[in-house]
Amino acid sequence: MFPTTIREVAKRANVSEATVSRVINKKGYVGKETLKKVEAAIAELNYTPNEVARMLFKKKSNTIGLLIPDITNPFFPELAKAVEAVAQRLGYLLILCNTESNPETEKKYVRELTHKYVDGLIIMNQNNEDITYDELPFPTLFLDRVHDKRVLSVSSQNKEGGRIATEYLLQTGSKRILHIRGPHNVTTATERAEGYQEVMKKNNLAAHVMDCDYATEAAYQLGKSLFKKAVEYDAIFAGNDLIAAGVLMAAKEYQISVPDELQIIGYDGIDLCKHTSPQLTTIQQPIYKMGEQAAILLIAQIENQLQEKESSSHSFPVELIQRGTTKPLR
Amino acid sequence: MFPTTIREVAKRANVSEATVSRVINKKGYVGKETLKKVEAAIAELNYTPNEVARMLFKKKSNTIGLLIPDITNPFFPELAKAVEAVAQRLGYLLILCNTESNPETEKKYVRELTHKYVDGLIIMNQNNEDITYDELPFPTLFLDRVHDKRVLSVSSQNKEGGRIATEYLLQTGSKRILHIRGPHNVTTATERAEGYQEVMKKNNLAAHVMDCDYATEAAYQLGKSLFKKAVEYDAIFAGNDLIAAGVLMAAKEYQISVPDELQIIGYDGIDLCKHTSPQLTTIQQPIYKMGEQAAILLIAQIENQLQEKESSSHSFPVELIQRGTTKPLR
DNA sequence: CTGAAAGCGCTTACAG
DNA sequence: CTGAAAGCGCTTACAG
Repeated sequence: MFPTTIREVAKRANVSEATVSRVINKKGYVGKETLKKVEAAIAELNYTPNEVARMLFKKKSNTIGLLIPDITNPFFPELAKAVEAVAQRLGYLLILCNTESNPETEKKYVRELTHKYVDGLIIMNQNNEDITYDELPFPTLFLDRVHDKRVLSVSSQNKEGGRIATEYLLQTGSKRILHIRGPHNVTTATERAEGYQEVMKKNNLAAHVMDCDYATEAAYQLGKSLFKKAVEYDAIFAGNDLIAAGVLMAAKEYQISVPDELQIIGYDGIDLCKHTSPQLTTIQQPIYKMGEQAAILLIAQIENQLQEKESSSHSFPVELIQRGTTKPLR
Repeated sequence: MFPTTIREVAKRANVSEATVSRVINKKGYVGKETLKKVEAAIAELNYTPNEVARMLFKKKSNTIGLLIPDITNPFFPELAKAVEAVAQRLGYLLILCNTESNPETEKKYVRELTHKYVDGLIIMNQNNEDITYDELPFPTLFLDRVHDKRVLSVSSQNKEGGRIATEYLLQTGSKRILHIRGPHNVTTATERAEGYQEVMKKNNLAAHVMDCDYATEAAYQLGKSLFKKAVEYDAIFAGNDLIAAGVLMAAKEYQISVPDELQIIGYDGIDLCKHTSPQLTTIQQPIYKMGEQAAILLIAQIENQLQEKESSSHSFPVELIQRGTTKPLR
């Protein structure tokens, strides 16, 4: 039932295990005749090498880990899909670890992965002061978050995204703009808020910021509490699409007309945006490209193919996708 | 940088490696004094055992694999989340493998996982004739799909779900009901279609079935081609929520009034249903419970705690959630 | 070009 | 109660 071992192949081919090893690794000299014998034996026995034994020796696993803060936020699976595609193409197995933003879980996963000799790790999680990622015995890369200039990271221009959204709302006539931002330990949430604040300040308008988790339900509740009284705002820039969708639900419940009385802009550009009604205007991140880039860079780093001088922070541009929750620009 | 080894601990505590091993495994006799010395050494060196070496010896990894056909279909992440929670609680690491329904990828993953000594595997994939899952050297469980009566499986009552949906549409006055079913190699899609057909037949109505992938975009295109001409149907029972959402988008584009002119019922009960407009009526599966049950059963099987007589097929009931895309029952 | 040997870090009979 | 030995399945210097 269990796979055959190198010993059986060696016996069958009448050579030493070392020779078989040379053949399967295509490494070192092997006589032409010997090669044939060994290949035949491998084929007959349908042999494939035991990865665990190889790992133990090489301290490598051909595996990369991906830490996901919340697998039910569609933004992350979309990113994971791209990472997976590249990893697979380049011969790496991807281990997805869903941490639910729980620092304990995260720590546990990192420890487990270390012991399993992952060759690299992509981290999409928010800050966790408990974990010092730079002491890990393998390369790491931060995706959708910049951790430290010296560590690899792939993200998009969040501050710029915040500016674009806010400016658009101003240009379409809104003045009382509320920003519902994501959690404070999420660096991208803070950057988006900075973009918003900068633009409001430049226009001498009062900034209004509220906090919310990246979840539709929380945003829906927040929205209801907001709309229960008179509506004080004529536009909302939401920290991500889930928040935007939740607020939109609440607005509809209170029969606030979107975008006429209230404009809404989301952030990320997940598939959900197309299914709300009206469809969500959003700041689109190049999600798939970011995931691909992350995998490519990490693997290059693992294989030491990264140029010393190659800049470590990769930041993609974002764009506003005008849909139904904002007024068209004229 | 790399973790300490058992040898260093042994040296530090002045005992043999075997003794240290006994301590960390809490197995065999260890003198009280010795125990203390060893524990102190472990603490001082911050030692944790190398999992790979253990794996090699034990041919176990404390890891279970989860094959996901499409990580961007929210149904699967919701399921995965539950599996993960239970696995973690019971001390197993979960490896998520996204196969994109590609048989080659699936095969590759299964081979890799086998070599990495996973202790068990949960399969959410559709049929793949290339892989004979019963020859694997570890327990397997099919989630959201029944493979074979003798193999563990967790699913919900799909045929019954098909019946419930169809009957509801009839009771609310529809007669020309179209069923847009999922792929033919997905057993649950076939079961749902059977439920539909059974009810239509019993009521002497003509069954109309069309095929579609489980994806909004494909359904949207299908919907458009359907609504371009006169609308022949007054209700659509969709194979899953993504199809329902896609069709709904198309219906809105053609200004077909839902549910007055056209009723729509989805299937699964993913979060998306609440965000469409009108909100989607759907057949709700107990997604989280199914995921939990799957993990519990598989791990029980791995640890040989399963009663011989315990039935291997677990099927959960489903229920119709009445929302905006169908008329209320009176 | 090929084999014998040692070792990756652990665990488990087997003695004592 | 504890240690020496062998082995999990592989790979890599080192001889020859």
